[in-house]
Amino acid sequence: MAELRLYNTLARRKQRFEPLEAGRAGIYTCGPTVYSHQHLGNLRTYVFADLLGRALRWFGFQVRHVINITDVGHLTDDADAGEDKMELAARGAGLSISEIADKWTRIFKQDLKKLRVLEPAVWCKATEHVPEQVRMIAELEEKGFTYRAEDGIYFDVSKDPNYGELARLDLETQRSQERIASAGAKRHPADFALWKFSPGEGPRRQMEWESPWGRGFPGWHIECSAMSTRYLGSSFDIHTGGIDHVPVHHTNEIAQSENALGVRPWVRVWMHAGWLMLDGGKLSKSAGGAPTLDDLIAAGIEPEAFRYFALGAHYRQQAHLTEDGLRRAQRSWRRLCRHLEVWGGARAVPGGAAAAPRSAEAELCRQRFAAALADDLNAPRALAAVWQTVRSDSLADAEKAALLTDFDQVLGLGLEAVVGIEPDESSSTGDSGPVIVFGAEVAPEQREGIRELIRERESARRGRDWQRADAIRDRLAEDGFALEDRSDQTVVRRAETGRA
RNA sequence: GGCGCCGUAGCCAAGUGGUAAGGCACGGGCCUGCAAAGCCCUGAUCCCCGGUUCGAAUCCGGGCGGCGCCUCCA
Repeated sequence: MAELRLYNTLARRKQRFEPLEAGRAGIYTCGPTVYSHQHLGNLRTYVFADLLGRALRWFGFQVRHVINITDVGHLTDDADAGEDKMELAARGAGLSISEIADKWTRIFKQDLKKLRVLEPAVWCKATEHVPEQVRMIAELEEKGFTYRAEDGIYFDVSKDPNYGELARLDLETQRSQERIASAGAKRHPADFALWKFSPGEGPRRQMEWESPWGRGFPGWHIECSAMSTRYLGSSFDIHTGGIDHVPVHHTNEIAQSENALGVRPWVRVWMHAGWLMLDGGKLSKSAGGAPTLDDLIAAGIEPEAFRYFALGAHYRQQAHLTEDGLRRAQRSWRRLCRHLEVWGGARAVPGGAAAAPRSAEAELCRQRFAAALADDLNAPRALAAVWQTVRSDSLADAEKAALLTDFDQVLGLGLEAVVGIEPDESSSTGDSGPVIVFGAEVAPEQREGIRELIRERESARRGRDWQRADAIRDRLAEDGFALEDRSDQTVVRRAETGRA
């Protein structure tokens, strides 16, 4: 098996993955702030994290994946000023903060499910871990890394000689620029809030807690430090997130954690997904128009097709979301499904694919796939290996089916799950053969009607009444179903939508 | 202003020193009653210029072009 190498942002190069504990991998993924919909750019990042988890499992690691939900407190401005996004969203919708959080958390999880992102071992919410956060802040205070300002408790970056290592920050430059920017309560522009005091005046916050420093709420970064520690220990293997988190969020997480916990490195491997661009511009919530998964579904693009699209570019690359690109991904993905559908029968062959000895060619295919994955999760290359498997001359169909099913453990494209094969049990003679419906479900009564039409057409074809046969085919096409006459049966599937 | 990324066939996209993976589209063919699906065949010397090297898409320098970060963001 190939040696797994991962690109570590900390080292700025690929490194062999060596877990703290042999055979096990702990992953922490920065989750969303649940004040609105997650757009496709956000989702790409979770597809990446899922690819990582699946790949590690495929390589034999026992994976413990933790994803957090930020349901409180961070501000619209990283100068630790501005408004709280959750409070803002709640007020705008006329709901309580927990209602807002619940709503968007639910939708987020549904999206992940549609994208076949595996359920993590732990989902953790910031609001349910305030004591842990307070404890960590107290630890930092005790060790002298904090100071009290007018509006909160801050982390003093000057106390940490390693501050900014992840992002290669130059604190001097930041300070010099500070003269231009607004000063604020912080001693250094990179200092960040650990605990913010509730404002003495104005509307009272919905979410606030008592603490040794008075009533208030935790800073944004501390939650990830506190929760990852609770669920993965004081040091763990891999931390993932979007590329944007490098200079601020992750940099601050490291500063807090390493100094509070006294470990270094706190996290061994930092992995970051690149941006997904739209029309040459970044997808951004504030700008609006950032498409969601439901937008795609409404446009006839399956979530799995988006997943295929996401896997089509390396996770660290900036990718561009276009209608054409999505349609192309959709076609490719559907073809893979179709291949497996056709080969599916081969697995029923006596002995089965699992029992069959693996040919040298099959072994080569698997090695190509493994090598691609092992090289920093090179999914585009892995997909190339998939297609080389599909087009192979020497592999038996059963072998291909077995290989693709295996590969799909990592790709998560649901290659076989989307296919439903229904024998036409109502036909006593079995003349019309099985009816296969591709993709979305079809109402039972409609299903029977389709079977009836196919039987009718079959007898027309036997009588060489092509006109009638074609008329039936046209009629089904109008209803959105496409026919395929195979040698032994007629297959019906939902016609592909859009241009595909 | 500072930092960084990218520029590979019509499109998307791997490859980062040894003579260019893969997908989609196009064209041709096979199969089919006709279709559909499937199968086969077909295409690039890697933005430009210079350098290093036996050898570069891959390293270095200089251009041109596109984009991102430096404020919240996945």
